[in-house]
Amino acid sequence: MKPSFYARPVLEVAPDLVGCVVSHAGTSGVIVETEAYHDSEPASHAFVGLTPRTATLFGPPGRAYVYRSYGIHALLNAVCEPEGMGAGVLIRALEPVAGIELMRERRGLQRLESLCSGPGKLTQALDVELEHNGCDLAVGPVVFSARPRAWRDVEIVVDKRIGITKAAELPWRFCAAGSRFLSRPVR
DNA sequence: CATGGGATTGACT
DNA sequence: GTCAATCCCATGC
Repeated sequence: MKPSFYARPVLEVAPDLVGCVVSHAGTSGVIVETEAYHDSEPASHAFVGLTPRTATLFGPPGRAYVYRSYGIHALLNAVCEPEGMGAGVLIRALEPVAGIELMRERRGLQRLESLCSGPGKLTQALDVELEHNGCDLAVGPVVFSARPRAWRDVEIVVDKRIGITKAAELPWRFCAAGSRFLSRPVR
């Protein structure tokens, strides 16, 4: 999608990204789970303001923000809102679509439901790494594209965000209703 | 320059 | 259910 898709309030973009497709390095999947983060609330990396780490989040919309979590995993976000606002959507789970055997090799697992059912899992399955931080999602190498026809009217369910200690009560998690590929069930 | 804390995962009790 | 692995970087001295 074009930058204008992302240059909106992050709480609008996050549910709209569910059903869209992420592609990279011979693999792709449909987004089934997202979370919104905004510089106005303390769970967001952008809460601390503009630093070297958060520069991408405050930059132009429609770019990838990729960072390392717990020293091990790369986590993928889409930068939202106009340049100068620190907001992003964390991609938490995908339904695998293409390159599934390649995903199995990268993950060292067979079970389809386990390939991309978590923010660190999907980056491993798609071979997304820190070098992709700042990548234009309309151009690549990591590409986000619009919902396929079958996902046009996907039903979204809302929940609290997972794995955070601050602002944990905000209902800013968005999931495809009934998906088997979520990182965790909806409460 | 030293320290500490994660937007997680997988292995184990 | 518990817990360790391991890197980046924000913060504070």
